[in-house]
Amino acid sequence: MNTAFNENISVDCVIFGYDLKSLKVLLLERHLHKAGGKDLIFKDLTLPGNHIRNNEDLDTAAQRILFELTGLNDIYLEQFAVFSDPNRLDNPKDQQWLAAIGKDPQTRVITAGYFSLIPLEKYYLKQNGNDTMPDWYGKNPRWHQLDRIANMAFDHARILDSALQFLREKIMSKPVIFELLPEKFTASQIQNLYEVILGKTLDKRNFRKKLANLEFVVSLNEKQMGVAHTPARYYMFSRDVYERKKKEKFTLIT
Amino acid sequence: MNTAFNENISVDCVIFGYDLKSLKVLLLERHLHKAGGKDLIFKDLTLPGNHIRNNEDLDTAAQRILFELTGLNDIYLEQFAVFSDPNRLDNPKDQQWLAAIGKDPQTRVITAGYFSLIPLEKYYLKQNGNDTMPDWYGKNPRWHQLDRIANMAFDHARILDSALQFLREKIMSKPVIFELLPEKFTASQIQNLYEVILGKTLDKRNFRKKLANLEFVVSLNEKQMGVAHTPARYYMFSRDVYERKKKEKFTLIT
DNA sequence: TCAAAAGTGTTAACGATACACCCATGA
DNA sequence: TCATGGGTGTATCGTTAACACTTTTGA
Repeated sequence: MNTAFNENISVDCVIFGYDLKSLKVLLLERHLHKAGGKDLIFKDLTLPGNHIRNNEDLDTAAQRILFELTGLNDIYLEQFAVFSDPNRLDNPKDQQWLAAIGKDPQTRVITAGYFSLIPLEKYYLKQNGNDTMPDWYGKNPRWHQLDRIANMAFDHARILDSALQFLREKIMSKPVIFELLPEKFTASQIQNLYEVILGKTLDKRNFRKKLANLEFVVSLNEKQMGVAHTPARYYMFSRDVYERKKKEKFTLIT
Repeated sequence: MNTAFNENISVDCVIFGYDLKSLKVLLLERHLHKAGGKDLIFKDLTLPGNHIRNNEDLDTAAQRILFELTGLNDIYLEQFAVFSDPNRLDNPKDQQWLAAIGKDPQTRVITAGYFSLIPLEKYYLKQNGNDTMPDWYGKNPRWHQLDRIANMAFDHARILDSALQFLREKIMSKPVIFELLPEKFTASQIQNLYEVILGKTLDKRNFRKKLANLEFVVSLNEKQMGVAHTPARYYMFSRDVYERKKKEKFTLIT
């Protein structure tokens, strides 16, 4: 056992972010140039991913990749599926690309899909702080709005799809929604987040009634400032209270 | 790409069965004998599993293994987790065994856990029919009652545990419970099945009220015969009706 | 003074829970 | 006639769903 990359196994990360308006996903660019020259043959988008090392488990590999990409390491991260179609890399574009970067296009690769939730504010902070973001080796990582993504590499469109499905189910039973929100958030912000994830609107009064009934969402004595309307009250998620109550039935909507 | 086994990737199947009394799991025996001789060094239990072939995806591999073991191929089967601890095969016993069967004990292997539900009656039928069961290469496949299993190989105890957890969650939201039952079953049989899976008792009247409210559990005009008490009515699951209603909230208990 | 979003309560229907006795059958 | 398990109803309570207007603020 050693630290070499395992050629048969990779992880790909679907990193969701929320900017208090819409749901985003972090993608890299893949460029294929003519050999030796700078002429672009094609350009498309990929999920951040890489092969695992022989001495790390899948979770560790996903954490490493996330850290290398964002500099963050205390982030919600979970495996949601494995993609093992023997033909998943067989597109001509992908075969061409694998050959160009010096891999054997015939090698069988299965990949574990990881999904990760990060509050955008935290990521921006990091990015503008002293330790600047690595550019992921020139691949131009950028947030993309979910409904405006075209042209993805490999089977990454499918992986992204599957992650979104997983997210939709997950928020119905576990309090992961808070991983996408800043520490302090308003009732409208969390409602909007549900709405953009699920693609449907919710009743404001009923939503707030349920919110008020969750002991682990604590309302702060603090309000918005400088907004051109009634300032909204802030709430925060208390993991302590949540763990204490071991609330199995968690749901803000039905 | 070819049909060779991939040395880095395996699947292990947790096959649950229900005999109308208790929950069982199908396990194989692993025997390690002294080289050349017949002296037994140790004997323990494993999940049925094997390496995948380079030209099959994980689902196909799991299906193949299930078929080889039981002769059944229209059975509920689903991946529930991946086990990727780099040290998962590092137990001295397991290392010894790997060496004895001619594998490199250092090779990194991750395994996908599959869980499968089969009604025991179907399996018995098959077993007693004309085409008898393969003995899975002399490994003596047998049903083991869940609370009486000791001494499992590799990390298989953990995999089994994880499968049971998955089953418990799954039956709360998807109609997989019926995969464990014969086509016709009584209200008590399905209630007992819930009880043995969840390890708690349920209220008979409330349970039957909910059962009666599920349109996709249809009551038949047929009753038990030859039992020493009021004969019970039979029910069956209608997948057609279920699909039509796309019942998202499926739960017989809360 | 206007635009924008915050905040708030009631009713009706449904689902969940708790709980105990009589009935039909074969042995 | 007995042992076994089948079958049934009601009352209480909490949850869900539908629905519209007033308030606060900055521009």
